[in-house]
Amino acid sequence: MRNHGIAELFNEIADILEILDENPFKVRAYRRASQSLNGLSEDVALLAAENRLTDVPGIGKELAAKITEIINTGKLRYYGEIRKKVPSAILDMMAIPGIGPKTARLLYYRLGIKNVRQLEKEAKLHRLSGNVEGLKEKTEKNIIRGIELVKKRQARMPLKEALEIGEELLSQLKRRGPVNNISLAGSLRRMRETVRDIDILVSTDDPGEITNGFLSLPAVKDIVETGPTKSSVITKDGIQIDLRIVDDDSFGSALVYFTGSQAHNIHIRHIAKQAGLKVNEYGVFSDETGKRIAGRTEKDVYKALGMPWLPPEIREDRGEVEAALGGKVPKLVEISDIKGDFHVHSDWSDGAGSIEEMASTCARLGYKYVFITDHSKSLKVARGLSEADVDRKIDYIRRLNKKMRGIRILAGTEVDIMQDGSLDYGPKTLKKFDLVVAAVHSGFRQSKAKLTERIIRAMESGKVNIVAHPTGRLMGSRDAYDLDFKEIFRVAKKTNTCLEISAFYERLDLDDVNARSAKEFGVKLAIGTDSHMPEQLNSMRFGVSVARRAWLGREDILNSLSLADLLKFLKK
DNA sequence: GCCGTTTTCGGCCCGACTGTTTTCAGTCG
Repeated sequence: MRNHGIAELFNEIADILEILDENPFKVRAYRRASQSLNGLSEDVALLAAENRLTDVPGIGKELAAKITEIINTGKLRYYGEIRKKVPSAILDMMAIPGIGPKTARLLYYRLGIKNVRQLEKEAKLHRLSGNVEGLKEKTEKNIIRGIELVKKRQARMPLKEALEIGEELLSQLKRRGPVNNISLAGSLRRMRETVRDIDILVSTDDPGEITNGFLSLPAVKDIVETGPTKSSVITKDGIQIDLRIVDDDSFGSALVYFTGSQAHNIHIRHIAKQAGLKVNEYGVFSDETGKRIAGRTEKDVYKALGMPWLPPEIREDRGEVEAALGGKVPKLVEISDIKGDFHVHSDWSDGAGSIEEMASTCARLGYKYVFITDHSKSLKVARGLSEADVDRKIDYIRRLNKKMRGIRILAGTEVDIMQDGSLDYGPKTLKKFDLVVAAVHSGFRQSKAKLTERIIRAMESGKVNIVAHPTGRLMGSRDAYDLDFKEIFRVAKKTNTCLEISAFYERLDLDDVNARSAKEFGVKLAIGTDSHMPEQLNSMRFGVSVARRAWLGREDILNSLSLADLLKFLKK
């Protein structure tokens, strides 16, 4: 899939055009196209081959031609031309927070700064200030801080970590002042798989007290900016927290604005404009009278624009605005729809909890069933079960069920898909399980064709119910391996095999884009937590958030079936 | 560079905070 690479290139072109002081709307056109490509579930090469590139929002004739050139030749002449005009140092300096194109140019051309290291040195020696207009001591300090931030900037946080920090901050803030409404916002509220910073929105009668409370939170290390309605801090862990304060009448519109995404905001503001309305964080206003006609709740705001309320998870400008205007917003799956977990390990293999502990935790979560899917024999590092172990374990589970109340334990396996695409247990053994989850745990570096073939062979065996974490990625440590998704989805549909959405926080695999594409092929998704201890069973919500971001409803999710319907499904 | 039941040309979301300014440009989200 080249979408991501081309998206990055377009984004860099936007940076370069900014430095060249090009038309800002042209810059935005490139950024918008970049975002659009990132959210695309189809390979651009395929779209190009079918002449459908201009169907993608934000891609017109010019950009379609550029994408085609990249696909055909592997490069882009236009990029080569403009890239030559901009020294690398300027692009590097622009990556520092607080330094934009204007400042970077000033530093390079007027002050002769040739790299970031020199910039830091000169700033610390106060040799930047006083030499040109508009650059004094404060700016030097900001540059030094910006460089520090870049040096220790963490990769984007996993959603799970950000959500835990965010929810803790909310409860602390509530204790520090008179909060009327409070919510997380930004990409965290949209449940993106990783998050750069944490956004919090508050409505209050006493903004000063809330601001002071915020700035004096124990986690705060550095105040980036603070004003009557907006403050930003950096925590001791180097995470940026943004707080925005409005009054109650604006809480809904501020929440829409602050939740974004930016592309979503631009789109709905455009819709508003056509209707003679203006949308900002304070409300929806009539152009004619200047009067506020909505703002208190999100629902009011969307209603004023002729739309139903939209779940935050799909506010990415990937068709949700059009769907809303057409009255076709999908009913998304909810955590309460989930009746069980398909992917749970026990201490029979590499889990830390006993089958009883895992099952009773599932019962407490309100589940009706749980599949214990320990590893298969070849995965020695995970103490995979031999055929003899399998018999003992299944027998043990059958007996355990007589004691358990309210939940049914089923015997499954996470069987290895071997390097040649065969399965780690023979058909006779596999037949003994209530459910077979299959996964790749070795040979990640094989070619795209080979990996695709392995998974397809596993699905075509007729023994596999679910393919677990299909792309093998571990966020922050291992990239997804490339697969021919179209072929995988086609065969999954044909063989009635489900694909997993792993709720495990480092995996979230399939991701939102691929899961949405799978649905379009008619494939059912199964959400599994891949839990290795009881506490991890809680992470189902992250799998559900991926499903929601993929526009999936309960009918698309295997775990929303009742036990009886599920058993019927598995028999087929 | 994109886009169009106002338009194929002339628009393009909107506002907060900072620093260095006597009224605003730059940056960010």
